[in-house]
Amino acid sequence: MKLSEGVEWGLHCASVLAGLPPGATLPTRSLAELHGLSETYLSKHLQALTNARIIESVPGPRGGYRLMRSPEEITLLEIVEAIDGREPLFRCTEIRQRGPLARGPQAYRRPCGIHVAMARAEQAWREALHSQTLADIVAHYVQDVDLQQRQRQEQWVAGRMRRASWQP
Amino acid sequence: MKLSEGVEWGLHCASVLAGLPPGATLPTRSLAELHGLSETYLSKHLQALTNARIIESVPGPRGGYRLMRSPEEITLLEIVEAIDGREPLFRCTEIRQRGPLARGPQAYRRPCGIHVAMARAEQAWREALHSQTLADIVAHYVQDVDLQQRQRQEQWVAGRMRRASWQP
DNA sequence: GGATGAATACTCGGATATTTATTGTCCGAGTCATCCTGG
DNA sequence: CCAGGATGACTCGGACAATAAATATCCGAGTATTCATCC
Repeated sequence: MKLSEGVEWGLHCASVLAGLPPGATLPTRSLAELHGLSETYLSKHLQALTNARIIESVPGPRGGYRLMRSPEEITLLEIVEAIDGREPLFRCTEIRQRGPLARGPQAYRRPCGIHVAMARAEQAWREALHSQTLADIVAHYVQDVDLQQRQRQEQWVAGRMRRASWQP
Repeated sequence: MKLSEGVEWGLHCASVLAGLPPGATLPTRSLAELHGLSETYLSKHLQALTNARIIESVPGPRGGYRLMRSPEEITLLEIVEAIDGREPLFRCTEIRQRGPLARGPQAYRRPCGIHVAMARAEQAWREALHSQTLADIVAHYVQDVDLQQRQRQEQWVAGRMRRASWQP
């Protein structure tokens, strides 16, 4: 089992968008080029983030993507679920209800113990993701990466971003 | 993303094996029949559990599988990792090192912030799985399922299990 | 009758197909900026 | 010189292939049992 590679892409792209001035956008092309990714495939994942109301798209020339909310209000869980889906990691198929000893459905009203145990672990994972926001990622980035490299990226992005014609 | 269906199978089968008398075994055929599963495919997952030293196999007629340790010493994490693999859920492919702004490898000695955040959540998941053992599952089962159904399964299993010819 | 041997039936083990999900690509719909034309 | 409109280029959006992984299956290797035979 593994998470979709698109989760990594989405997280990095969202972090970059978090660094833009308010209202400004960055097109898929630039996001893909910055990270050395396939532009068309990244587009697919950005669509998922758009459908999840995490980023929003501005169509047409001078268009692109931007965050729909402030980085403090976007949790990592949202991004992971938007791209990788909201289905649980562990899916109980109720095999206890199969086989020669199976009873009727009314005998299985209480949840399967294995299902409960796996759901408990999954809940811990989701809570850990929910407790971290894009702002934390950005803060870590600012603290961890040297100033020169940050400025290089800032300039590179500034040269390709599109300023909002109308402020939201 | 989803966990392998075999994880569910392995957990249920391990729970059944936990209820056997010391040294007794149960063959793949019976485990598969009890849960209504494909015998041959279940065999594949039981092999994985065997390679992980969680269960052990007794070959030949009157052979089968049994736990290699007591249920208290077998964590759910072990079973999940044995069947689904030990690779991390989130694999950082270091896309920060790609693209036009990439520096040499020495500039990326500190781990990626996104990688750290995802690993933190994954660690919470693994710890939750590590803190629960097969004994907990069995205890939940005893407390949750009515006596009659438990006795039915006990009898069914007793009629197909093989007692150890030599005690370990 | 007891012991020995080969045959046998049943088990696990790994190598091999099939299906599903993920990854990757393409072309069309929509939109804003630009350019040209006319007043 | 200014306003208006058609043009055009660039963007996102969803439908369409290629690849990788999970699912499912089959046949071979090994072993304790069992039965027949011989002493």
